[in-house]
Amino acid sequence: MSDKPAHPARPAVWQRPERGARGPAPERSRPQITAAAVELADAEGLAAVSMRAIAHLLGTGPASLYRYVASRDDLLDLMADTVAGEIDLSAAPTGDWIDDLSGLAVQSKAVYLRHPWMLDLAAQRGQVLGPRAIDYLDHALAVLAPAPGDGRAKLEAIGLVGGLASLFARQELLAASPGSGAAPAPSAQGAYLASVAAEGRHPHLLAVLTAAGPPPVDSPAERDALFRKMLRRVLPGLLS
Amino acid sequence: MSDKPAHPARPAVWQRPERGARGPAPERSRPQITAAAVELADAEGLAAVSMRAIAHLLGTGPASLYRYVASRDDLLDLMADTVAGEIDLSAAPTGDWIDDLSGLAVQSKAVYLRHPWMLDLAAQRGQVLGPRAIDYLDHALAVLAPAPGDGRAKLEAIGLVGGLASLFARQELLAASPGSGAAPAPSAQGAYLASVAAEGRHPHLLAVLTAAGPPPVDSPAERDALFRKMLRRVLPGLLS
DNA sequence: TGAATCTGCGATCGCTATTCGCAGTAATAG
DNA sequence: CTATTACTGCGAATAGCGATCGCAGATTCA
Repeated sequence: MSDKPAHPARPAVWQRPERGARGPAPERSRPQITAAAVELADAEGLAAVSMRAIAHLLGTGPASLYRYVASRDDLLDLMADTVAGEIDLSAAPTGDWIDDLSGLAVQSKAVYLRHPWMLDLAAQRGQVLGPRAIDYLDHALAVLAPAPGDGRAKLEAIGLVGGLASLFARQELLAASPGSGAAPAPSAQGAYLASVAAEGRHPHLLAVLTAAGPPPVDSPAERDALFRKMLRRVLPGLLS
Repeated sequence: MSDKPAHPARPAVWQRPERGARGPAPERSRPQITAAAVELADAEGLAAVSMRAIAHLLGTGPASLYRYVASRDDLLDLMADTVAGEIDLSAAPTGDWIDDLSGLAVQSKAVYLRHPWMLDLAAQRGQVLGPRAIDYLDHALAVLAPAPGDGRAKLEAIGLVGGLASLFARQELLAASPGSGAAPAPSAQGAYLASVAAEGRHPHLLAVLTAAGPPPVDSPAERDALFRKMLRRVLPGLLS
């Protein structure tokens, strides 16, 4: 997935020290730079997160950032792990592993909704295993202690649940953003779709498009409940 | 999702004619250029698909490609729709919509496995609705004719099934590529993970990592069967 | 035949991530 | 207390990217 790792495989960001012992005190820090990058991504999308833009936001030059971070990819990893830290792991496992895991999934979905660029990021570089993600993983495994299945199956289940969170988040974002309700989406895609449907073939598609129901305004709570319901149906089958 | 659409919203590629009526006959075609791009992506990943590389492969200059395609994004759309055409829609609906839809899902997963860059692509630009994708959509809706639920629900179900296909494809690709079986993955991620697990906290993670079972060699057919099994469990609940 | 319109494409623009080297600063070693 | 070492900030430069411009030549239409 993603791209060619190509060359030598540098150690992960988290393994390199933030700074050495000698020399002047740094004027900035990894968390500060990461926060600026997250702010930029929240406001303008992942594509707007360029080293130049971040440096400008911090009032410095692009080259300075490389004292804190070896590459832009490192910075993306830091961003991913930072928002992973927004998930609350303080609740102790209740023994109902399906419910506990569903709670984590709902929180994951919320993170995706708060930071839509995380969808792009998760797709581009698989799962990023920083310290907060590892905390999450350990917590999820703790929650799954009473569940059947071996370790590998549990890890796969955790991954699938995260994927489902991203899928549902994507769907909620799509349903919210364009005019997909009564307004038949003035996008280029929508225009083409309408023209093709009107063209004669694709009768089923035409039927669905013309029968435009009322805009589907469920509350976020209803969305979460739907998500939980589906998880409750899938999870028992996954680990058995 | 993906990026800022920003400016004016050009009409989709499929709506613009491939060429005008006057002038010399073009030396190349959209399908030819798309094929070159797909070949490049299959061999070297999506990042290697640059206008320059494609042009070089075709023995021409980068600027020439813009006679056939308005932008690189157009080309990516063409690529996506091309491989969407690899899905066989010739089978008539049997009436068992769960089985029929599962068949489409298995084919989608196969496409992702054959063209892993499609995972990146699908994530970056949501669903691309070219002519082949529209054929797919209409066929899926035909398959869902006997299913309960209104049109919107069916469209959402189709989208979710596609997402599940991408999720499972990703998992299979990850399980195949690194040394995730007995070899504990010599990647930077793996090294960091091991070091953190050995550090004391994260007992559940440590337990799972040390209890490294035998490599999970299921055949592709078994994988498909597992995927179908899960679909058979989720789908009845989704449309009801 | 003349006008309109297309094609191929070299040259170029503005953007990107990243590297180099240097000047200045702080902690350490002797 | 000084010399060494290792660091920091960062201007300048490199290589690669997508995309545009404009021109020469070809084709079609009126």
